[in-house]
Amino acid sequence: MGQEYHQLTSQTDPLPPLPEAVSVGGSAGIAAKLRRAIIEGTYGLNERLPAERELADLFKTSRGTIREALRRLQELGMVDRQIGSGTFVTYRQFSEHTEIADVTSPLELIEVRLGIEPQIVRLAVANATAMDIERMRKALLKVEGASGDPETFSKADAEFHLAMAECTRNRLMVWLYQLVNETRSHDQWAAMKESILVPERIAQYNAHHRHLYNMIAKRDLDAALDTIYDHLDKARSDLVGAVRTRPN
Amino acid sequence: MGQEYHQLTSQTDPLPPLPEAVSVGGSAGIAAKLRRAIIEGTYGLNERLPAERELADLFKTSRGTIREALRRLQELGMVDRQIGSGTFVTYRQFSEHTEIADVTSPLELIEVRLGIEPQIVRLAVANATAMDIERMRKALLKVEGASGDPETFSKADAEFHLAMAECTRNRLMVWLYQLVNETRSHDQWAAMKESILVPERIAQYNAHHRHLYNMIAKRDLDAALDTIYDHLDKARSDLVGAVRTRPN
DNA sequence: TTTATTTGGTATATATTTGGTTTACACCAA
DNA sequence: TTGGTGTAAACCAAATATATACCAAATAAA
Repeated sequence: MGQEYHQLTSQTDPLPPLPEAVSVGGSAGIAAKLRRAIIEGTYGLNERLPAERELADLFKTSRGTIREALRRLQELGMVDRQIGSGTFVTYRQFSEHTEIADVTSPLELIEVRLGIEPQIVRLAVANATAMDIERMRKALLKVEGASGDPETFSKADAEFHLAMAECTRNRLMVWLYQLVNETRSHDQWAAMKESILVPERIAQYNAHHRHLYNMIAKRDLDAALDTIYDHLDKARSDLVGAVRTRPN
Repeated sequence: MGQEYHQLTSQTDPLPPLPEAVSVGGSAGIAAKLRRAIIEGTYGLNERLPAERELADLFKTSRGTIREALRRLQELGMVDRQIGSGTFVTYRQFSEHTEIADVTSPLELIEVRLGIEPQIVRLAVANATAMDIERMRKALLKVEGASGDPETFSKADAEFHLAMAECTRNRLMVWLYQLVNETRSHDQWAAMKESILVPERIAQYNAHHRHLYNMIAKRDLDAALDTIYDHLDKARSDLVGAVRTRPN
């Protein structure tokens, strides 16, 4: 902000008052350097910056100046600050999978899962080993034990379905399903989790999970397929219901 | 005039004191180090990390700090902890796509396509726009014109199926199918192409393609589904036949 | 089997760190 | 003058770190 004044005034003045001093030495210059360090990856996402008092020593300046610089970074949305904890980077550098995950809607995700998961069930019934079944059982117990919190349930749910994918003994299928699972953890879906994953629905999902496990262990293909279709149809209808309540 | 100041002030400060304090202490820093060790493979999947009390000694810190760091890793889904047993890595490292493609057998590929493509057909019949149909028609003509050489036919065939995927209007589906398609261009499949893609089979595949296009354009879901299943079943049986000629 | 050891889980009290705030002072340019 | 900026010091409240002790589950040894 102060820089603009200098530039304007310097046009009327033949002898420039050397605005560098403001830029390189002041809080604006320090903010620029920190911003650059963040963009270049010196401080990655969710990493903590040195404490204000440390930065003051490093930059050979006062704590007030550092605070002014950090205030600008905060206004830019690049850092988040917490009392007693520190200053953390919120600036996100693009990675490969985040792009597609960010533009994928929960409904698109369900549509894809409706294609993949029934096939996973078919292959799982055909190919699952005793060890695969055991892994699936452990994942089942875990997801049933995580019924309280939507966040932990969502993660345990993803693990259960991944354990099912591993029953296919098809590495490409497992790899693909991992990619599908990754999109679950992103913003659009995360924002809806709280409203969708009420205890009643979690209980219903878990009933599906248990039945799915039993039918795969019993190699009952038809029953397992019915269950996975019920599971995903219910997830989709729950999603559509949630969307309808909040039309954009 | 003023531009010179602009360049000087805003660009000639690539000399930051570089706050070398990247290695921030505290549970956040320890969590970052452990996370890196897991990603780099120091602790592989299902391996056990040192006990909390050992880690406390290693990092010259208290057990509470170690527990806080492990709690973060657990929230990230990278480790699982069991009382009396230890802390185990659950993080599965993503193999590069090329690696997956190299270990994926053509049969595994067909199995995956048998899950995805029928769903693509369903969504395509429901969502394809006139422009999508037109793109599909062009891809159809192209693949029909490339019936001579197995190599060019294989590429045009992939393009046709991708055009069909784009009819779904589901970006995640298109993205996934692109990944699936890329595995087709790798060694195991490439070696078999010559023996499988004889003119007779190419003609049969193209008959499927044309019928598939017509049924999607007519929005005849059942007929389109029958065709895609015929298509993939035939591809699988052709593949199994080829495999049987070279049993190892 | 029984017993002992190891391991993660929990609780508590205290000390340290960290961002937030206030105050006072000095400098500089409009 | 007036307003903006930097320096310095002190203090507050929240979060974290430290240090202990004990519990419960899993495992290993007897």
